Amino acid sequence: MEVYKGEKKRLYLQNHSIAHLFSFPVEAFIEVHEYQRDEWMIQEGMRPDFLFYVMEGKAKIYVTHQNGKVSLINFINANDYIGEMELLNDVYYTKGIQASTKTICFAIPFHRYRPQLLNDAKFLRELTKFLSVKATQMAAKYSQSLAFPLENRLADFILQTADKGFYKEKHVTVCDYLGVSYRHLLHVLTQFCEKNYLQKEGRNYQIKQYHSLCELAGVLKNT
Amino acid sequence: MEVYKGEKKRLYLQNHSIAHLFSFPVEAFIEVHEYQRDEWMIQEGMRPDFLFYVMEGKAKIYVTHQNGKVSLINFINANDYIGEMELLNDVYYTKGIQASTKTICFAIPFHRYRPQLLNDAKFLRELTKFLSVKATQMAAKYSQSLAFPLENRLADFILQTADKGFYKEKHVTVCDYLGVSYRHLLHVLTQFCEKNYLQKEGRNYQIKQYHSLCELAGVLKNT
DNA sequence: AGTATAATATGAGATATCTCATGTTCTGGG
DNA sequence: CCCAGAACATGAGATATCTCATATTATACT
Repeated sequence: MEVYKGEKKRLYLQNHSIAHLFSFPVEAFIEVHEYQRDEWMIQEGMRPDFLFYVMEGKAKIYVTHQNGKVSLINFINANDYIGEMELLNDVYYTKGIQASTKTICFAIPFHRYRPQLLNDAKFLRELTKFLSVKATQMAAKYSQSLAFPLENRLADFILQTADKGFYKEKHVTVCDYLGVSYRHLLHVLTQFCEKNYLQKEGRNYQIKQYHSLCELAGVLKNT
Repeated sequence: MEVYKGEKKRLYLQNHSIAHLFSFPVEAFIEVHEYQRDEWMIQEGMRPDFLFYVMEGKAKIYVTHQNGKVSLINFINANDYIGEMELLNDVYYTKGIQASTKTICFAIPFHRYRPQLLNDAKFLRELTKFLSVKATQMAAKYSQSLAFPLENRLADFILQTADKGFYKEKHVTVCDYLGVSYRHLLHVLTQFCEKNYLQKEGRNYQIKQYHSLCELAGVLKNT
């Protein structure tokens, strides 16, 4: 993790202002943090001292269960907040956050700004929207995971993450995200290949029948 | 559904003020609604015109999937908001809300108050907390549902809903909530009885071994 | 280049959970 | 009091998914 200092910080702040997110000046004590791919931005169970706003990069939210299973709860992208749960709630089990690409974010220290943040309607309005989307997404994922087999959820995931017709996600990540075993994921992928929905190309899978996958994914959506 | 009028309304407003939730006067156009047990407060797919604040009663949030399965996404209790998603988001698939007891709530018309609400830090701060808890709960339920079999989740649910040592929930409701088939729920309940964790008393189940259930439920919690 | 570690792969048997079919027992309204 | 619909109950077979054991590649680091 690198904390930008001096000229580097000044330049970054100048080129990527977040003044529009707040109705009070937040520049004074703000920090700019850069994390490497695979670096842990927040350790599970350790309360952070900052509210983060992601400027560039991607990250993942993980939680570990007592039985050793790991769930990838969600992905984090540019313009998302991190640490908002801890800002709002005194008691909260902090999830682990891992950068999946180089990630640069603004870090707003709680001890300096908590009162202002919690009284700033502009900030709160945006945070409320962010949280409402988050809650809705989780509710959707939850109910879908119980109502549909992997076949449907995987089809949806493939369509969402495919890059120019190629699906290239790491199996292990997908297992944690969709909450199934490695073995079963491979099994369903093999089925997709047998049915010719996908075709294996080295380590990737090329989509051969969009409409079949769309059909499988389509049943997840409510009308 | 009954809309309180005249003296009844005046009295209710007087005895159950929600002025502390806002920093502007909201009384002028507020309504008081009373719903019967099992009545639909909001039809799935139909955007409501009000932000509701539940004063008394309980309700359930349902969503119907294309394959006909129904998910009971969550329970709503006193002091919860309903319709906040629609207040915040122009595009949102509205879930169905059904009262499970007589429910009385304040109904704040969007068209009168949306701008004030979205600029009121006091209101937004509380709503943000509400949403953060909601999002956290959903994330927990989601990851637990994938990481643990029904045995554990049911033990937790029984402990949470038991009333003086007796578990009395309706099977159908529980199926929708825990996302399993009726058949399987009965199967696991029978197992609990065979192991003597529970004992069937007519239509209810008496808890005989708290510690066993606690142990099963305990593994859901992260340390 | 050589080795440790991560990621990919595959088989086989065990479970958790579902579907469908069918029967019984409550419960509220006429 | 009777009946329809809701809620409860149970059996049997199918399927989705898991666990474990074991190979075979990549990848990164010395």
